[in-house]
Amino acid sequence: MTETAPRPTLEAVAARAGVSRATVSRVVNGGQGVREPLVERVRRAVEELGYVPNQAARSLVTKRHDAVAVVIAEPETRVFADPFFALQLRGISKELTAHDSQLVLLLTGGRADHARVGRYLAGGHVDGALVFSLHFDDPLPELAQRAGVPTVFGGRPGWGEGTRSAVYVDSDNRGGARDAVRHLVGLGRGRVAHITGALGQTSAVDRLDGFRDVMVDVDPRLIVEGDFTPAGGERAMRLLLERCPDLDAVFAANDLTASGALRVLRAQGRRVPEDVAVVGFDDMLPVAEQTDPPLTTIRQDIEEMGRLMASLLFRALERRGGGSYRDAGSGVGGGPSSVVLPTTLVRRASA
Amino acid sequence: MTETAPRPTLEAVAARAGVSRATVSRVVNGGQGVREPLVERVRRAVEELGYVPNQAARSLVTKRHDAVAVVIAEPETRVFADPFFALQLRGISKELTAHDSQLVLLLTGGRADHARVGRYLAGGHVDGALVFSLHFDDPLPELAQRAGVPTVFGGRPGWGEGTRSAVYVDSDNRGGARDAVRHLVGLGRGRVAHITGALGQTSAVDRLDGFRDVMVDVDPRLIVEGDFTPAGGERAMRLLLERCPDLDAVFAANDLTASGALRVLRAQGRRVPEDVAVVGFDDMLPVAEQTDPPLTTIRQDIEEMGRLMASLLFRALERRGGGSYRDAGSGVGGGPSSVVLPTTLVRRASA
DNA sequence: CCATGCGCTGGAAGCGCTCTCAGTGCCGTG
DNA sequence: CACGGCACTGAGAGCGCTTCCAGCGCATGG
Repeated sequence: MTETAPRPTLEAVAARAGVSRATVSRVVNGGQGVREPLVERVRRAVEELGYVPNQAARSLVTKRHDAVAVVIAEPETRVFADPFFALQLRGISKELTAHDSQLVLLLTGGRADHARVGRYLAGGHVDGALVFSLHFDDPLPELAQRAGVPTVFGGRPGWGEGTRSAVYVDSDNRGGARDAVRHLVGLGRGRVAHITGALGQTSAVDRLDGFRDVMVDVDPRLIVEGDFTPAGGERAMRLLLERCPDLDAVFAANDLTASGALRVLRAQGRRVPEDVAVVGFDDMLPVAEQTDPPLTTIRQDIEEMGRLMASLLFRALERRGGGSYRDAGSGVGGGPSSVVLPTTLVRRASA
Repeated sequence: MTETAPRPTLEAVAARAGVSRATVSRVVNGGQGVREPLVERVRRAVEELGYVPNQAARSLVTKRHDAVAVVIAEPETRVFADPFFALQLRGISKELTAHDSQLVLLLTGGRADHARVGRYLAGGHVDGALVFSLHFDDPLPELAQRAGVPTVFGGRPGWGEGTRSAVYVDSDNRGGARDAVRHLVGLGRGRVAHITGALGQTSAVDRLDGFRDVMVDVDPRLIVEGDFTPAGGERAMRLLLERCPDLDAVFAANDLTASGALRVLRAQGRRVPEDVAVVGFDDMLPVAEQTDPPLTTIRQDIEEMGRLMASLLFRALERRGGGSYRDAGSGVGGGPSSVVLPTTLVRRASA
């Protein structure tokens, strides 16, 4: 029925209310400068006819779309194995709703998709974009910049061109990692190992840096690369136990990794936290609370990150002013600047 | 820059190629009925100018939007605690991309949001909708039907009005549950318990029905209501062990529930599967493979469900024919019918 | 060689909306 | 009592695109 009974137009409402299209338009858009009795009449006509403005027609003239693209690169299935994006999406969604904007989700698979995304962004279908750029070699940041669409990144983007000035929202990965390791050291542990995340992602690198900040002259064998997955955690943990049987603590790059490590530790008869203390990162509840023992970890407010991203984007959009896009700079220009959210240590049983 | 250098219009391309707007339009839309040399010239002009059609203008006349709404009700945080939706989204996204359609994500929180969603759907912003209707009392199905937007549901919707004729994609929950329980029985277990899902959702009810199909005269104390979460699984398992210490098998409504149950069993010194065999549902990899012991479970192809939903929707859209929406029926009308996907038993160590 | 018809191209209308600008009625003021 | 000014309303011009329709040129048949 989408068009069976052609949806009423401004014209129809105007006729019914006995006013002009212009007046109806004014009422629909806030009713500024229209006398009360008329407003009332128009409102009633709108109601009776079930009038809903045609967004396409509106966009055509206003050049606004009340829509924001959310671009998520998911080269690996992994992306979906944890609730990370889901939570960010929720935060984003809330903020967008508050601004009466729609969320257009762009999931990109392989390289081929990038062209599609680029075209879409450049096509001016959306007012702005929120891009999750996870990898150093990710072309997305550059793409977004070139498309000239105001953009906010989720997580510090890599070293792509034009990335330097990018606005992003991130957790304090480095600081959080420091807290985690300090906690371990404070527990009297001297042989602290680190299972990194996938080092192609800034978050993994930042956490590693944080680890090194505290463990200045660490035995390099105590650092093993993981990939943010439980399986990677298992693999790394096995390797660690083999190379350094005397380790007494592990800082895992995220909770999933920690859960894998925990399993190996248990299988090899190491008691946690007595023999080996373990700290994770994320405080992903379904994971962190369900491990055995429950995981001491670094919490980051993921939903808030999403909300904040959207919020920054809107701020940038406002700066540009609806329609009078003077700013020739890339993306957000001199608008809002990046935000790094603090993390907190959550103590449970594992350390 | 969104408009800094105003994006080239058809007009501009036409001028550059030395043809009329009409011809450019034809070329851009497939080039039917335009002579080759002209096509070439126009293509080049498009290329040089970096022309991208203005979707708003196009929609205005074609009444197509090349966009599909995905509506997800998430009354509880729970929804995001498992990768279920993420996987479906991926399947949906793939299919939409193949059809050059965009994915507009509508996350609805409370009741208040429903009005918003209804307005959006009725507003004719999208060509169709994919709705995840999880609860019996969910107003979403009715809402979608009333909006007159072709709709496909994810999971069998509840008993809402107009729901009877709804097109949906679901797993064979009942059949899968039967398989699970039969497997347990085949293992020689006689005291098989069931921890249900949240019974406000059709999937939970269907699985319970499947359980009952096999365990015809089951001791009612062997059935305890859960809520699809690990915590719920723990709670239910404790209750079960208390009421029926002699149980020798558990069929959990999903893997998350099973993981909780497993924890309790271990804590209470029951060996799995020796003392108590456990079967889950979903085959959610990060969960099912990581439990101790790894979970025997019923696999459903979640991504495929998503893909299929989108596919059915497009079929319905085609039936309507672009623009000549004659069908006055609700939703998809006499088009494609619902699909129930088969499930398979995946044997691991827990049963 | 001319009539007929087909295939291609361009002109122009209009999708539903916003917004400028001119016009209307009314008030206050001189 | 007449006039300037103000507040509000309406007419109309597009936004960029698709599509109907008329018109043109060409190949073919008579």
